[in-house]
Amino acid sequence: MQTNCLKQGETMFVNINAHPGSRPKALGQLGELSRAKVILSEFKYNKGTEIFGEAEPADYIYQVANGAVRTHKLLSDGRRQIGAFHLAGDIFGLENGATHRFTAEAIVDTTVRLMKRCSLEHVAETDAMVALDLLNMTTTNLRHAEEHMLLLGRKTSLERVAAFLLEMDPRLTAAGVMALPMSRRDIADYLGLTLETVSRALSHLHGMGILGFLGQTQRQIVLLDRIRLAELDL
Amino acid sequence: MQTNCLKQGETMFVNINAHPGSRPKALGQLGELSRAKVILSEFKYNKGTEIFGEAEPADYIYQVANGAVRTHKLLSDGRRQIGAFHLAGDIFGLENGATHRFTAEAIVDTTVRLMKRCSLEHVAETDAMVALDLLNMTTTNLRHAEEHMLLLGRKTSLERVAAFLLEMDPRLTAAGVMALPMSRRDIADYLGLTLETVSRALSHLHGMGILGFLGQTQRQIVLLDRIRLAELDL
DNA sequence: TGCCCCTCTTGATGCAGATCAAAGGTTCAC
DNA sequence: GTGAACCTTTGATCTGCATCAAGAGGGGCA
Repeated sequence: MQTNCLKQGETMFVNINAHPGSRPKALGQLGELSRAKVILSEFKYNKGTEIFGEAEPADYIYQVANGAVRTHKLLSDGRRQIGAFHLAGDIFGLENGATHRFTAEAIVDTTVRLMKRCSLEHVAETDAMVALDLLNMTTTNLRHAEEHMLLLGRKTSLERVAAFLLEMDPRLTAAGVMALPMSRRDIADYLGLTLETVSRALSHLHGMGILGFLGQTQRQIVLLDRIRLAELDL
Repeated sequence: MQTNCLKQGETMFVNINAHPGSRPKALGQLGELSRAKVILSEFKYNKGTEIFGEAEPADYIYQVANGAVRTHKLLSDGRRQIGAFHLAGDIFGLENGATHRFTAEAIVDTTVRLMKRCSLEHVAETDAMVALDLLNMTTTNLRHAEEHMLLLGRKTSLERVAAFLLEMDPRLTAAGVMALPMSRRDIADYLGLTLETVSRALSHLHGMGILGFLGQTQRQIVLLDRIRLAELDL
């Protein structure tokens, strides 16, 4: 792989926006990779901004410190498929090859931690434990992608939306309320539907008494009957 | 992970059907994993038979010696999504966890090479090179799954069939003829369509002069215009 | 040779979800 | 504070693919 990465100007990503005192904690939070001692800093992205683009060189790997990130692919005519949503603690942008396979954007104002990819790679070449950590993370991504292929290829719109809610529930629900950071369009592009169909499915679940909306924005959802919701997702 | 795998009866998979003299060659062909010296044998599966089932313990990893394999997931009502087709040389059934995430079946009479998973795992724990080999293979699978999510979520039926032909072309075409081992139903379940829609798309491409059928079975295809075919797959 | 089964194609019809459209609510820039 | 842009819902209509249906090879086997 590339070995010249240390030459690149890494000062452009100096941590200027990190919260005071957050650095030591950050070091302990790059998950299992913490045993690989590598360069780490923080960076902040405003809502809607691009973190990296598809086919760009993958010089860093990222972890969401707070906020939310979507990764997507585009067809030449603009059709979009979101591959995953990344929430606090998630690692994304981990590539084995030299370039990113997705575009990553901040869904809301988001702080990420950065790690030099090549330094990690170098460690992995000699440290089997680090290599196994990378393997575990990649396997987690693969498992998710495999489940999502089944959803995209064979599930109905209601099943997809039910599956989405069940996937987000443990990740986003706090104090009984699920606060979705993403728009209906994002959900639609994740589930291979249109935003209207997502909206109708949510209204339908609301009508069935399976969920309730809180506040005005329709992005605060309360799951009232997880049992029936799970029955809708075959 | 599990460490008791050496206790399990591995004699049940003794190589009885391997071609004489094929063993030494086989050992040199488990791709990059050849450096990990592990148990290896061959086994033959008849057309349509199951090689392993979803959620079964993953005691072995497999390589297609000859033939073709499909891996799929099922919904409770029988809807099927094929995740990948595996052809000669391909490795499948590689899991990081303890169980298989797909069911694998032989599409035609197929010979596979087997390798004890746990012995490999043991090697990977200490040998970073082997661990990186596993990472590379898993990444290859992930990349494929990511591309397939885009296809399943956002492409039209004609685009899907075009993409399928372009994917199989370099793998199956010999002497200008692509000999598909799988049925229209298999293709449909891979592409998230019905077999009728796949048949219509192929007929349409035939009518456009982009492909021709050879013989009677409709599984021998000649690609006549790869340029226009590629233009159909956005 | 002839029959059955399996695969594939093709046509007719149906429907889930896409598209088109409109209106109310929220957020943000100025 | 006001207007513009965006987000979401809901209704009407359209359409691509699914479903239902029929029939034509082809291959295996008695």
